[in-house]
Amino acid sequence: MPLDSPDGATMRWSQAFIPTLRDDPSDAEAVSHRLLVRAGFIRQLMAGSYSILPAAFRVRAKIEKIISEEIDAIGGQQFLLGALHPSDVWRQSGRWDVMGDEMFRIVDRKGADVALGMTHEEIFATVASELSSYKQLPQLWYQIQTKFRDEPRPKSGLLRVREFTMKDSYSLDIDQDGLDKQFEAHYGAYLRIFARLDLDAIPVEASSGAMGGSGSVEFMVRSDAGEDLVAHCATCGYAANVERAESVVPAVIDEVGPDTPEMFDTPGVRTIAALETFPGGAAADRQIKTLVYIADDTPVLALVRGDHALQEQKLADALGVGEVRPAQAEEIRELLGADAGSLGAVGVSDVTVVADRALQGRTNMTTGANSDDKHYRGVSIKRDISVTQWVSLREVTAGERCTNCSDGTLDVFRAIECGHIFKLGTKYAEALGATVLDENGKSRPIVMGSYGIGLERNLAAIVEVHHDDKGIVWPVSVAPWQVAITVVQAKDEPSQTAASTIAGGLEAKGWDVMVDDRNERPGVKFADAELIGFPYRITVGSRGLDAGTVEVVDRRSGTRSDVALGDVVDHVHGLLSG
RNA sequence: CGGGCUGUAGCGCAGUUUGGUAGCGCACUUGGCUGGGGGCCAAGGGGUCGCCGGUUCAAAUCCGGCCAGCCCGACCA
Repeated sequence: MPLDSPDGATMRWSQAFIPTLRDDPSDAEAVSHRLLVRAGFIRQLMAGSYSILPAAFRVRAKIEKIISEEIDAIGGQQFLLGALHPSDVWRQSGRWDVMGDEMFRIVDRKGADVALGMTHEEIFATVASELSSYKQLPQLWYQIQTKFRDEPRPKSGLLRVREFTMKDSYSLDIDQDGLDKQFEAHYGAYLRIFARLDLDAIPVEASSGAMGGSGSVEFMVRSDAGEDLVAHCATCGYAANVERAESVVPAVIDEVGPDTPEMFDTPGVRTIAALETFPGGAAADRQIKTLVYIADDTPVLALVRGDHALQEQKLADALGVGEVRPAQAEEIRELLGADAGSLGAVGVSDVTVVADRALQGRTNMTTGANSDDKHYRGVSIKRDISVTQWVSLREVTAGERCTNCSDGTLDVFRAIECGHIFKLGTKYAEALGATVLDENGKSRPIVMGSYGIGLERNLAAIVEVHHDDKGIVWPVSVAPWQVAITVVQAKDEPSQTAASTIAGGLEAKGWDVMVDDRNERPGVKFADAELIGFPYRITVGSRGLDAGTVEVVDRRSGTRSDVALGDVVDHVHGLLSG
C-alpha cells in the first residue's frame, strides 16, 4: 500500500479545474514557474503572491504530509500560531528594527503596530515562557503556517515569494548538549524528507546571518534557478555556501622588498587591472585590494589580495553584524582622503582593518596610498599595516583545491535553499523570558534551535529537477494523481466503462486517479497529461479494447506496453509500488 | 534602490513611428464532419487598449504624472 495516500480517489477531468495553457506564459523565466503556470497549477495574483489551484494544492498537501510525518517521527508536536504579531515581542528581541523593510507592518484601528509574521522565534519563545522546569524539557514544537516577507525582489514563480507556507520547528532544551541532539535529529529528518520528495539535497555549511546562533546547515538542491552558490568537493563531499566556503590558496613567493614602502606616481590608475599593466606596477596577486564598508554605521577596511573577490557575508560574520554595505564615494573620501582606486591601509589607524588570511605574511606588495594617482610599493603587511582581525574574506571560485581533503577540487554551482536549520542558543529565550529552573534550582534560559522548510519552494524545486521538454515529471510520492487514464474516444461507452473499472481498481488500492473523459482530440489529452506530469498514464481506446488490452505509459522513460485489461490494475499497482 | 523592458479579449501577440473610433492565432459558445499525438467547416460571444490628466474636431497612438509586472544587479532567516 502506498503510505502517502491510504485513501485513493478518482477525479474526472471533465469536472476538474486544471487550466492548462497552450503557450508559455510570457513573464515566466524559471522552468518551474513556466511549467506550473502552463500546466494549470498556479496563477499569479501579484508580485510574490500566487493562487494555488487544485492540482498544486494536492501536491502541496502531500509534501506537507511527508514533512509532518518525519517531524512527528522525531517527537514533534504540531502547533498553529498567529500570523498577526504584536510589535512588542519583536521589539523585545531587537528584531523590530533589524528586519527593516522586509517585515510587513500594519497599524490596527487602535493605532497599534502589528506585524505579519515572517518567522516565529519570538512567538514560540513567548509560549515557552510557561515552561518552568528542566523536567519539562526537551520539547520539539512545530507548525506549518503562512509566512510574510516583503522581499525586495520576488522572482522565479514559487521560488521567491512574499507569502508562503513554511514548516518551522523549534527545539527547546536545557543545555547545548540537548540542542546538539535535536539538531542532529532534524538533520536526519530533513535528509529523509528530501529523499521522499525525490530531491537530491546537499547539506552545506552556511552563514547564520541575521538569525544569530552558532551552527547553521542549509539543504541545497542543485539547480540553475537557484539563488545561492554552493562550493562542493566531489572527492570528499565537503560542501559549503560560498558565504562561508574556503579553499586552498597556493602561496605566492615574495621578495623581501625595501625597508619602507615607496610611494610612486600612478596617474589615471584606478583599477587592479590597470596597475598590473602600468610600468612599475604589480601583478594582481601582488597587490592589496582595499575596500571600504559600512557596518552598523561604522566604516571598516576590508583587505583581500588583488585577484581575489570579497565575500560580503564573510565580512559581516567576522564583524558580528547583520549586514554590511559598500561605502559611498563621499564616505570613502571623508575617511581616507582619496577616491576608490587609490586606497590603501598603510599607516591607517583608528579604523578597523579586517584582512583576508591569504595576505598573511606577504611582503613587497603594492597598494593605494590614499592619495589620488599615487600608490605604495614594497609594502610588508606585518610591518606596515595594523590589521585588527585576520579572517577568511575571499570568495572561493570553481577549480580551487579543497581544504578538507588533499586532492579534491571545488566545483561551484547554483542551488535552491530547500531547508535551513539553525542552532539559535539562548538569544530569544533571554529576550522573552523563557527560563526554567535547573536541577539546582537555578534559573536558566532555554536553549533553542530553529528549523525551516518552505513548502511551495520545495514544490517548485521538485519541478526544477523533475521535468523534460514535454512538461513536469512528478515523483510518485507527491504527484497530484499518480495515474491518468486517457479515454481516447470520449463518446465510446465501452471505453468509458473500462476506464471507470480500472480507476475503481486503482483507487481501491490507494492510488489517486485522473480519468480524462473530456471530449477532446487524443493529441490534446496526451499533451496535457504529459504537461501535468502524471507518473503513469493508461490509454483506453476501442482499438486496444478490441484486442482486450490497454496501453500503459511510463512518463519518465516514455516506455509503453500493452497490458491485458484484466491485469492492468495489478500491473500499474506494481509499477507504482516499486 | 539603480539599469533594461513590458502593459491591447482567458493565453500568446500585431496595431503606436505617420492620430481617424481595434485586429490576428489559440481558447470559448452553437451546429456538423471527425476521432491513437494540439484536425476541419460554418455561425457566434467576448476588449473602460493599466490608471488619471492634458493637447486635438478626433487619442491604443502625441504630452505629463502615476500604477502594475518581468529581467539583470543591489538586497535576501
